[in-house]
Amino acid sequence: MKLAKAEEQLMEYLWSMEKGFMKDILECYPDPKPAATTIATMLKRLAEKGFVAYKLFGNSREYYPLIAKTDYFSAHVNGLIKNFFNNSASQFASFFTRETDLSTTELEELKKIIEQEIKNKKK
Amino acid sequence: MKLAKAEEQLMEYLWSMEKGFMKDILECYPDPKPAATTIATMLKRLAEKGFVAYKLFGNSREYYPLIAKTDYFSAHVNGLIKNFFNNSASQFASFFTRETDLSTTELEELKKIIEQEIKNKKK
DNA sequence: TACTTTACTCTACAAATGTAGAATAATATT
DNA sequence: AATATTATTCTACATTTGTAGAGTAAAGTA
Repeated sequence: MKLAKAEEQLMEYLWSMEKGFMKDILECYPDPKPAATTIATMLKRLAEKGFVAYKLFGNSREYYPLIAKTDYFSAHVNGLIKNFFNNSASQFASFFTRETDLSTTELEELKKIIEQEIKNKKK
Repeated sequence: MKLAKAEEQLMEYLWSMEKGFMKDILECYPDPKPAATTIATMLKRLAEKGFVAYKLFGNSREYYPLIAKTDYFSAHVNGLIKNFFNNSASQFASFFTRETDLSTTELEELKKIIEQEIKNKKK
């Protein structure tokens, strides 16, 4: 299921934190932060939708994602990307390298991976 | 502004078509297609939001996006990707090559792009 | 010209979303 | 124990979204 904007935003925070208490999640938001109850409501809804679960620590909960970010990515963002870049991986790649300002080291690494991939294809 | 799910979907169609009449856009949808008036409503809202505009042809309109897909992408999807891949090019590369079964030709092209990027970085 | 089709707008409404106060329950502090 | 703090739920409500019928105007056609 595709999440709504604010829900996706919350998930992004949770994905990058791996796990966290409601308070921690709230901390991620830029000022002016939403009310704690707002986050609570969203977490409840996300739990109903099966996107998050939690572990009890006393009376409070440590939330964690039930859906891996890469799965969500594959299901929802990937198609968007392919569409955006006309299904051309190279177009996406050039966009990505341009946008993410990779270091020379990382670019070299990336190049190696691709060379490897080409070798794999050939045999 | 981040669009809602269905609106984004419509924009995806429009972006891939470059431009199109309402009818054409409707055609893109898989069965069961939504009612034409549904699309009309969304186009109206998207026009209000400044995402699309149209050229009149007689009494009908040829819609086109006002926002380039790459701009929308940069603003909304890019951060998500960076988050997803921890900004790591190698993670990105392995995911991407796995997901999109690239042809050797495309891989070669990709390699060239990266080499170019490395050159750019150096000077 | 009367009738049909086409294209769009207006109105409507249910569902989902975004937001948060008030209430409650559990825990900690004095 | 009495009070303050914290964590969560319940309730509420405005807004946005998704969806489409009914109405209207323009263009095509019999």
